[in-house]
Amino acid sequence: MARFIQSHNCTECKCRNSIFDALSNDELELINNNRYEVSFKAGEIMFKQGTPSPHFLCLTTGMAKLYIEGHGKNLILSLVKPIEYIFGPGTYVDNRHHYSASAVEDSTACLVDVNIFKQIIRSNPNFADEFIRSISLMTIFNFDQFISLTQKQMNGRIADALFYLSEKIYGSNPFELTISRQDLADISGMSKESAIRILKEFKDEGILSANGNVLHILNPQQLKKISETG
Amino acid sequence: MARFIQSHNCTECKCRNSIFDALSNDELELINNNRYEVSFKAGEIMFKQGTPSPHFLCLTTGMAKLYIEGHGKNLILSLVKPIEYIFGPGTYVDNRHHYSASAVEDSTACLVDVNIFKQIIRSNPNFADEFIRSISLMTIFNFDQFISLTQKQMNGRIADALFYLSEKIYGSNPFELTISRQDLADISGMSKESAIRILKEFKDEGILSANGNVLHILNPQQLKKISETG
DNA sequence: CGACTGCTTGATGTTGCTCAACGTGCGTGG
DNA sequence: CCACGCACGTTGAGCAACATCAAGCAGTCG
Repeated sequence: MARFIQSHNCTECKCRNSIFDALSNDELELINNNRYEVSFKAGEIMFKQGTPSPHFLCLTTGMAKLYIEGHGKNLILSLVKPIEYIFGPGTYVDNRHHYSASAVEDSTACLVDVNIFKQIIRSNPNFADEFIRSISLMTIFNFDQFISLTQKQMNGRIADALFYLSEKIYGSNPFELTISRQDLADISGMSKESAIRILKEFKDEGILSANGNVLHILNPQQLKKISETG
Repeated sequence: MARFIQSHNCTECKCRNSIFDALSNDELELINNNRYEVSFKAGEIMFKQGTPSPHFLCLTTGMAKLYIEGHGKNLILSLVKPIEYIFGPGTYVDNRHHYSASAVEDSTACLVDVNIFKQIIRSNPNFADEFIRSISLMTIFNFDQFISLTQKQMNGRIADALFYLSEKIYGSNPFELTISRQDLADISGMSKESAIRILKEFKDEGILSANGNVLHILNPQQLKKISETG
């Protein structure tokens, strides 16, 4: 896992999402003067669905999960790793969070006043374009989730979750799972018992090997087929 | 159903979404010079998932459905009525449609070149704010759908769909359903047989009355409770 | 009138959840 | 150091929810 060196000045900060590349030094300075850093222990809640949303949050170390609290169950929308940022849709609507976030590993984050952020969007069209592009990507990702969760059965949903973890989150193939089975179930919209059962099936069929929390996708082709046939 | 009189000039057009109020006459003129009107018969496809997305589309009469084509089944994301617009997330990403649209009633629409639209977003911050706000609203709506579709069982999902149709789409309580039972099933993520069955249950319990395609929610309180208890 | 499309209903099988029991590691307090 | 509680993981059995299949029934259009 790469470590990003966090500077005390945004202009030279290496833990900075690429959308900020569109900013001038003056704009970065503005952000720098209106941000502060926070650290979270694993399990701690960063913000809660329904509460006011005064900050733009950029994760600098660790990992977080974004989840909607439903009826008894949670639905994990996405995992967030450094140096991605969290910017909810409520900012432009009702100034409320529409999902909760909590740290799944010990984490640190930079918080930036949301009004500063909106101000820069208004004044810098390149930044606005990048910003719209990034929320569009999120929306497209949501559509894929929609299909996976509503039209595939459990095998396919777990297959999708495994690819998501391996490719998008941990970025390696044997990968160490830092989330719980319950979280895996909340990603794929099923009970934790079902998630465990499917993992076991995949193990029995030789598609997957599991050594504690280290998972290894042995047969990606077959797993891809399971994902596609639902 | 209100009828909107469509002018030959955008500056005086009454079938114009409110986000265009932020535009100057010059900008409206620019749009006016780069748009054209199209009509669709019921059932006709407006655009198809995966195809290039060169236009911003504003529905002026009729009704359309936006749906993702999944594995054999479709998932309806939303219904669109005048004078709402359709602007997919692909525009800022890969210039492709990520869902399909088709007319469920005879419809007409204005198409505007997407580059003109993006250009105005860059030059008019008020318009950009309104635009971001509107896609944020769509995202929040998607979250509600997520919860409904993944965590509620069929009763609750049909209840949600009925409220959606009555409150958001037709805007009246006895309302005439202009979509098919299959569409209703595609909105609530189930088979059409199941959708029909639930409707019948609601009728038997006196929650709903159905006269042909005219539905009447007789007991909104109880239906709301069904929606909440899942 | 016949073919077709959309709607409706019942019977049947599959899927996936719930519940209950048990195992395991880990921290805490005696 | 052990005893204990607690959270997480695992497994099996039974049941509820839902899809699928099959058949029949309007309405409509040529």
